[in-house]
Amino acid sequence: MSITLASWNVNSVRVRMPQIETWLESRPADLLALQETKTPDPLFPAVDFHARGFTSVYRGQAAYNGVAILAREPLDRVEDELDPAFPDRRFLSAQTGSGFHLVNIYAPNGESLESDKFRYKCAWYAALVERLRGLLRIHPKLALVGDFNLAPAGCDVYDPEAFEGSVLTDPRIRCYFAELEALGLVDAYRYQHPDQTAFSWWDYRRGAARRGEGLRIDLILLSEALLPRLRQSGIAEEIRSHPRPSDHAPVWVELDP
DNA sequence: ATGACAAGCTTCGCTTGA
Repeated sequence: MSITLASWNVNSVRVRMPQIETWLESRPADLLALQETKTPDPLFPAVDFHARGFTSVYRGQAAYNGVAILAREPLDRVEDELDPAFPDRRFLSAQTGSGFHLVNIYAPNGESLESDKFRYKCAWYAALVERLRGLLRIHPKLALVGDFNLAPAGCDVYDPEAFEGSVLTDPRIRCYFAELEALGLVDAYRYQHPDQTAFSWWDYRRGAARRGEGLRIDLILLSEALLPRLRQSGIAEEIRSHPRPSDHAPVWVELDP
């Protein structure tokens, strides 16, 4: 039996519970990393996930951000802070029962290149690179998953020219992504589908999804030591056909046990 | 140049997202 690891920016875990349950019926993931839960911890629906066979760890806050990991096996060595300089709930890591370390991130968007939020995004990514450098020494088998708020390359953007000057494609942010790759982390979907145009996010406005105008910003990166276990990868965009979709689709990999 | 959708809080309007 293979292990399914998935990541999904749900844009409010409480609103999206029906879609999450529907998707888990079609693909019973063993590990599911959520982003933008937008839910304070006392209101996280841990009981509902437990009823479906998942233990969960979650670090949320009111209105913004929030990350969680759902797992069918116990999670160990949970860490929830990227760095004391970044207190918002965007980072959660744990040792999984499937023999690898899982790091779940919700990267800052950055708003615009001139914004203080963009400077924050750059500093956050610099801290992430250093944190991963340290984690990989301790946990060579590691998966870094989540909403990266960056499209790695032009083929991950429906109209690269329209996104010139965007915080999602800026060369400085892509440089941080290259630093993650230099640590031996491999974009699983792109590794298996080098020429495929596929997206994981569509703007709610302008009927972007209907027009196929999306970006691939939700990623699963596997370390060199974990990559040999990669069997399949995909993006579950079909789940967005159900009522009240998130603006992101789940991304997933199947790993050998 | 702007807004368009969606969600949550600041709740019948505003902020943020990407």
